[in-house]
Amino acid sequence: MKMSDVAKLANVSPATVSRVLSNPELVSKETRKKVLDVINQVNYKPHIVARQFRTQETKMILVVVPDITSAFFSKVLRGIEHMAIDHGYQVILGDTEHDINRELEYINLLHQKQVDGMVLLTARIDKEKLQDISAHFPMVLACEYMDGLDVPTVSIDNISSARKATEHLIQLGHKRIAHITGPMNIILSRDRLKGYRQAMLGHDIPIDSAYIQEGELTFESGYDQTMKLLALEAPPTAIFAFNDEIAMGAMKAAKDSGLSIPNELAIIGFDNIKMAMMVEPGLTTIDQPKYAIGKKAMELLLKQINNESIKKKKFVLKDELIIRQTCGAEQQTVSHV
Amino acid sequence: MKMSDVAKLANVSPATVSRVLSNPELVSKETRKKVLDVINQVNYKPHIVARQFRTQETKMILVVVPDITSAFFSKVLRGIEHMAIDHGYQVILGDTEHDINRELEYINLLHQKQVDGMVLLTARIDKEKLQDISAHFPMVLACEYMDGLDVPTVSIDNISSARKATEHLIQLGHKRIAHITGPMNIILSRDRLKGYRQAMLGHDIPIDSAYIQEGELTFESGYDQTMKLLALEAPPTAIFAFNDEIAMGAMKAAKDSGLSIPNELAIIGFDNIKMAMMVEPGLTTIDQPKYAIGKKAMELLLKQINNESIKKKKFVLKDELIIRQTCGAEQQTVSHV
DNA sequence: CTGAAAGCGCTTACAG
DNA sequence: CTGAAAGCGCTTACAG
Repeated sequence: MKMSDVAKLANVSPATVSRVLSNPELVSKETRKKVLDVINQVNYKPHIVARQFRTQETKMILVVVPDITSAFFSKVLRGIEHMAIDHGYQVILGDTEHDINRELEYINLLHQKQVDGMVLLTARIDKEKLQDISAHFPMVLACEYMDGLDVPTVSIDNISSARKATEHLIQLGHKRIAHITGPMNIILSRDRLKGYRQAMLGHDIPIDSAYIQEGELTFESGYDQTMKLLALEAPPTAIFAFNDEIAMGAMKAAKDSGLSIPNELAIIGFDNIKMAMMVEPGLTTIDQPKYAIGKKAMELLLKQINNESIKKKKFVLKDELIIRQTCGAEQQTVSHV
Repeated sequence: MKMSDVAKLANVSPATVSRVLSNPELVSKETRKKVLDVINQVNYKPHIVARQFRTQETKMILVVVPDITSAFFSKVLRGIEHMAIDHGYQVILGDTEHDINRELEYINLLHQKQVDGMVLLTARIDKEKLQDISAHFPMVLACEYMDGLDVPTVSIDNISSARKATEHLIQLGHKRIAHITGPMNIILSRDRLKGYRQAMLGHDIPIDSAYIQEGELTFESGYDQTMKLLALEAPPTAIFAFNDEIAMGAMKAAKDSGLSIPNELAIIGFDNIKMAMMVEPGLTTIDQPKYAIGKKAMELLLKQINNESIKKKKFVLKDELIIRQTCGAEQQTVSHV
């Protein structure tokens, strides 16, 4: 059943059927009713690919995620998704599993006009390429921020958040503070490390390079790196972990080593994934406004797709220090200025 | 830049360019080289929507998920995704957030030919409708199983797994065993409740209806339901939770009530999400082969898309009882027959 | 091995 | 307010 069949049954032209579907206000009430009756009767569904082909837009957007199983990204995705659906867009998920080649493959979908735009939640490809793509297609970078990159971006200020996390430990009297970073080819890892450094130096605490351990973004890695740290001659009394999952690995390592948290080892995470409140003791962490980041990113993407001008390109949303039990501070919430 | 432009530059017909791209073996070596050179030189990318329109297939499949933030489903998704990509298919994600209307909307993508097939990881719509769709479009139901439904299905045997989980508690000497179920409009909830009943009755343990609490599929709900159970005059000594997230809520409730796990309250979960091994004490649970379920489901979908016959429609994969610390049994792994 | 031509199912500028 | 007609960019059956 195609449009011309419906047209015949309703005694109108295909053009009219098309209008009833896409611009009903252009059609008289009676004609509209006549056509709609036929459509309902035969349960006609327009062939969307034909429409996409004709209008040269797919009403689909691509979201490139480094790890779909991550609790953090799935929340950002929700924000993107809701905004997308509200505006008639479908979301295609591109899970790269941290593989730059798969990232490139997904970006191909833009070139092939399979999607109208793209939200990157990760960017391993280099700045120039990114810039080039952004010049030709609607695109937004979310969660990460690249200095000097002329692409619309939504994220928190990771450096300042990391500084704040570290300072929280300093304020609680810690000096031997370790940092378990993520892989250094991820911008976020470098940013959070910067924040850690700033906090330490800002308080005249020398940084012991043995206290900086590069790990993977996993629970297991958090466990392993912590075990290494605890085996040092002068083990740290506190750990700032790149994210909550790593922090939980650190918690497990502490427990397995017979150390009580927070008394013998304080731990702070990053992201505030749901699990952070479930573990025992509750994990102190930096909350990212995950859903809001997703929404804002999609909003910026829609503007580009609709050729609206974007005055501001860099959006920095607020984080929040969530104090639970793993650092020993009294429980409260401190908002970020 | 379109195909005809490439054709002109290479001094061939558009048909030949098309062949070079889709059926290179039909083109002579020299012509092929000539065309490929031009393609590379001008960085031509075919317009995929045009191709989709012409060939009437999109090379996209839809996966309908009830909750994209769930650790369980994201693993199943990975399995689907890998299988899909290996066969040249893209995955569109339909997150219903347990809303039957959004489920129906996504199913519309099939009718509109926007996708070549669909994997349902949830089915709230009724059996007849499901059957009807399956008769017209490639479709697979995964994770859930509907009795008497003539649609390819991949899942574990939830009833027997739930029975096994309950029996694990019985074997450890428990008689006052509670079950926190999921919402009763979800098939899986009903199945697992059935398994619980079978185990109890099979061991001549009377079922106290107060011991069966219906909750939502969340940590919070697990917490609340457990608090209710613990407030009973004769509180249960063990809880079988519908899934791990609920079980972790139960753990938290036990701790907040000053009960030690497993000595004063034993808890068993379901799914074996990653978090189950991270919590303290480690959560005893039923492992579902999440990745394998996803792969198998996609495999069945591909068969349908390619019009291969499916001899067997119901695939039941093996679960596994994972013994950790929350039930007090010695740690080991018992495979399911 | 290659080309000319038809056609996939819509939408929209144009004319009336 | 409505219709006739062109055309979006490919693929493929057919002919040579």
